[in-house]
Amino acid sequence: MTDKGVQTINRALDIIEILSMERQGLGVTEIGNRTGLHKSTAHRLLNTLAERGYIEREPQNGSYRLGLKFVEVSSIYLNKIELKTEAQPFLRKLVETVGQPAHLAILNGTDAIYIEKIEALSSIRLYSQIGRRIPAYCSALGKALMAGLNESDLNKLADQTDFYPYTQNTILNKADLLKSVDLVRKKGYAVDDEEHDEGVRCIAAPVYDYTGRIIASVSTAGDKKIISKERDDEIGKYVKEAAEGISRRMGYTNPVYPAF
Amino acid sequence: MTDKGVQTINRALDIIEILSMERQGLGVTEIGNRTGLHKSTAHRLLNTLAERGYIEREPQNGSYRLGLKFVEVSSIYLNKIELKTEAQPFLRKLVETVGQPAHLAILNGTDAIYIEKIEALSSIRLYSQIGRRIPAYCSALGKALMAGLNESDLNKLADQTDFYPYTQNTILNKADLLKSVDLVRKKGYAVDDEEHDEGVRCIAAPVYDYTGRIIASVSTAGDKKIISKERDDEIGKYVKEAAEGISRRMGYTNPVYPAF
DNA sequence: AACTGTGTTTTATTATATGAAACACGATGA
DNA sequence: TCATCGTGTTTCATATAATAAAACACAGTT
Repeated sequence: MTDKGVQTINRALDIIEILSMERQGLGVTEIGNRTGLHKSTAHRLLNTLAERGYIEREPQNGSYRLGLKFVEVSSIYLNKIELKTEAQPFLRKLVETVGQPAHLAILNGTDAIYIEKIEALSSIRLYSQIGRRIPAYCSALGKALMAGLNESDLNKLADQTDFYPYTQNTILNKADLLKSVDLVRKKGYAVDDEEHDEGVRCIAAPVYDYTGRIIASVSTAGDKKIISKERDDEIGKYVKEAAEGISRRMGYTNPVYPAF
Repeated sequence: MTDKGVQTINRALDIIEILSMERQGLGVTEIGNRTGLHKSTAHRLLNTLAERGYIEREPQNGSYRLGLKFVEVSSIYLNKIELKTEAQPFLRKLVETVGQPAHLAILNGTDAIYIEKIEALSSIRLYSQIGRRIPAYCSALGKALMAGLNESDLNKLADQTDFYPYTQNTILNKADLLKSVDLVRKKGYAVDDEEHDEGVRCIAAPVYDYTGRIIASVSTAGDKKIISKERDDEIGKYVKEAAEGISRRMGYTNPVYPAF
């Protein structure tokens, strides 16, 4: 066996990830075909995962789909994150103040991953969902996170970034991205100026922990008529207040916020 | 090997579930001790799970914790459920109408599991969280789900139920539970009259699919001063409207709702 | 009635996972 | 400063668990 980890676990995770991409369940033979496994092998792996609730078998047609155990484990995990717990009241206040949904995200590779979202009423449908990823280069949350990286890590991340023009405003090269990150450091907040979704603008600020490192970012997001250019500084102030409040709860002691 | 499924998968899931219960990470040796595995075995399983993002290693102290991949898989899964997608606008409307959080849940064993929660502003902190389970016998969501079971399944579920007195109002025996389910069938909606949390009342109604079976339930929940006894019929009407709307979206064709 | 494809079970085989041993390293105490 | 201890990591001989080929059961189709 080569040094590629435990084969059986990788096979099981292959099955899980294939099923996670399907709206309908898949049968044993189909799962076997897609994973390159013999159907009897797939069958035994499926049954073990089903026994534990990570996969469910539909009695009607015998197909397999993901089980609720993932939702449970995810929920348990998310609700044990101190950051998320401490952030709740500040995010709620931000929603009340700006009237738009608020988010909390952390950096993962070249993406930001939403770990909390507080909805607002009567707001437009947004891309954000807990658990979802958004590329760092074209999101306010991501750029706020990038602003906290040292130059070496920042350059490395920019080099790994695949630029894709989601809109006419999307940043498409490293130089522009670094300029944008520099602007975040100057203003203390990041802006997504319809860079990911037409008509949607976002404003984000970084969250620090007790070591002074940026561990997350907070944002408000909504229709460009509400999160308008003219209100950037005003809304930026609210977002920074929320982010600073969370930072202090996470042990941030530097009297200066943000620490750019 | 006995017929207990694939040992390696069970071992990996044991590790995952142990880590999901910890706020802090755990070290290799500690994980080995708690799972009965040799530390070198635990090490290899951990590394494979880490390689795939289901577990993360904290560089500072080398301990392991759950990774974001669970949140991602869970999110992908939840957002592929047609039921949840179709329910969104009805739940939002329910929140606007009643002013309290709205929930969607499905039955799993003797519990109801929340698969969607739409928050309201300025509402009290509730027990409900996406992914969390609540015993069916002492929740409106659960009783609405139970009301859709045939007598055989209903009796079986009641027999399997461990009754625990969460509050002075909690149902504590099978006879009272069956009476309560009967009342749900009469009124068309279920009530949690502070049966799980002091001061919190909930009202729920069943969601049917195209086969006419109950597949989920919808509820509103909040402070007993707002979800007061006097408003049961009024709020019950709103909840039934939301649940019926979702049912229709799921292909429910029976002109009579609910179909008790 | 025959055929086809899927799901399930059995079991001989062997490839993989295991764990014992050894090593590296950091923390601790004498 | 050095010895000890406990943890994390790696190696590798081997036991055993996982595999997949074969066979069977079953439902749907022609």
